[in-house]
Amino acid sequence: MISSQANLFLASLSSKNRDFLLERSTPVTLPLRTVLYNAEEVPSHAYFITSGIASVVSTMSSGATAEVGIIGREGIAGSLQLLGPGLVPTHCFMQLDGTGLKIPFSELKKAFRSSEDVRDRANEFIQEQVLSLSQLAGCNRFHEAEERLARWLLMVQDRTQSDVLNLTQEFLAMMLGAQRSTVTLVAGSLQRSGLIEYQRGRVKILNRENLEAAACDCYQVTKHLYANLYKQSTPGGRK
Amino acid sequence: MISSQANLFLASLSSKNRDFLLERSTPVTLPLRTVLYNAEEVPSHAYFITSGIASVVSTMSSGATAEVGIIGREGIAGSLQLLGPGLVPTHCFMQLDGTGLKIPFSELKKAFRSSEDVRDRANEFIQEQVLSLSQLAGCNRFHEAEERLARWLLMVQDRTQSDVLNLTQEFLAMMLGAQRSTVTLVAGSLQRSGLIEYQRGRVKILNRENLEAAACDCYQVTKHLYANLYKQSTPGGRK
DNA sequence: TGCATTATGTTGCATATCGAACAGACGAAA
DNA sequence: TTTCGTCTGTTCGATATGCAACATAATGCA
Repeated sequence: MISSQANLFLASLSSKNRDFLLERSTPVTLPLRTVLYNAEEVPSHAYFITSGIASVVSTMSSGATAEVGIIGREGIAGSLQLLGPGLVPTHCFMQLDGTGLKIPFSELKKAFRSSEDVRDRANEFIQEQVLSLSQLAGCNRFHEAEERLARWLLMVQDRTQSDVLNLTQEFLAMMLGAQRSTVTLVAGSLQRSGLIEYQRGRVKILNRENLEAAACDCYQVTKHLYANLYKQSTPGGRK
Repeated sequence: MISSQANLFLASLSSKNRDFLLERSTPVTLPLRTVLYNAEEVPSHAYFITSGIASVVSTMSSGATAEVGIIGREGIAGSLQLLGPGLVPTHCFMQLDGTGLKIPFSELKKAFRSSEDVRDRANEFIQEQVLSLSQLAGCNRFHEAEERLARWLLMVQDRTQSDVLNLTQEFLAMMLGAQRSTVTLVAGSLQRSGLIEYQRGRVKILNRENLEAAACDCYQVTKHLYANLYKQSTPGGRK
């Protein structure tokens, strides 16, 4: 049984609205690589993530990929589609396995349209995604692989609270939009500096403080956006 | 006098809602470099662009800049701030001078909150911005300066209908997130191929078709997003 | 235990772009 | 016309990363 507080978006709603959505949702496990939506498709379901992490990924025609969004238990996979009929050019899948609540997209959309509370909170989440993306778009352009890797690990850790992450270098390369050999290089550098430790698909963060110093400023920017999410709402749904 | 149809967002609204917003708006000229909003500030006004182009720009702590959004007469500068209390990390200014309608941000927000029509259309515009950004974030990472320059010129031309653009290489460098000398290189290449022609702050597009071929696929993706904007609404405000 | 699979290490060359500097060219203002 | 500021051309070394190939090491399955 998943707590109704496990997803921060749901937790930020009034109990009435939360119950409305919960009644229409089904708890699901979300194993690694589960696809939450595909590019250019109207999703059948949206997902309230309750554990694990989903990645929103942009794929170029060359096949190169880069992460452009990250969703943990604070959010909803499939929220961008609420805004309009535009076809989303990204896809979204589980990057670290976890759990969630699955709701028919049409039901979520109905709530989004009819409830101001649902809409306000969903818009807040969408805004956080968009503003982070604005920052990360620049980050992808200017910052070096090592800084980006550090930033990325920190962002993931913030959303899992775990200091051990199951991630291969191959996978990290896809997230960072880099070659796998580049990841080997920069991850090796971080390891030699004692900031992380890794082995075959397992990364452990050893020194968070120094890792933050090794990351680009984009980490701080997105961290604040993340930290302030739902802050104005009434936690626990007291409203 | 600016036609009420000059801004496509306003044109997509019902006449009642359009009038509501027009009554609260002031026509303004928007000279080159006019700042429409700053980073981390709640804007005092939003702007419905009626001519010219605004750029949404991300600035890194190093001072490096890259464009992460572009707004022509289809849109609203200051729409992201409607979604929530998050502090927008980008700033926005006129990249080609033009005109617009200036409205107190609080008035626009009021309409956004109270009118479903306003909200739906604004959300559509926001979605177009976000989905384009998702694509361009990857573009910034993977595509070379020449492709990006071609894409960028095309995107600007789509929003101005003019084949002569007043832009210096220095400025293009800021938009593309590149060195000015790199822009000289790739612009020279495009000129030698007969796709563009330029001289001291003036770029002329000579061969649109071949320029599209020189641009990365991101152009097509964002073009479709742009072309389909407000398509489902009732143009002219018949609704 | 052995074997296949997968993850990581490493190397080497190619290259786009950076970063900085300087020179020339154009145009507006005096 | 002269001057000055701005825009553009060009060079050149430095470098992060791409791209490809192969070697090694760890894991899990048969």
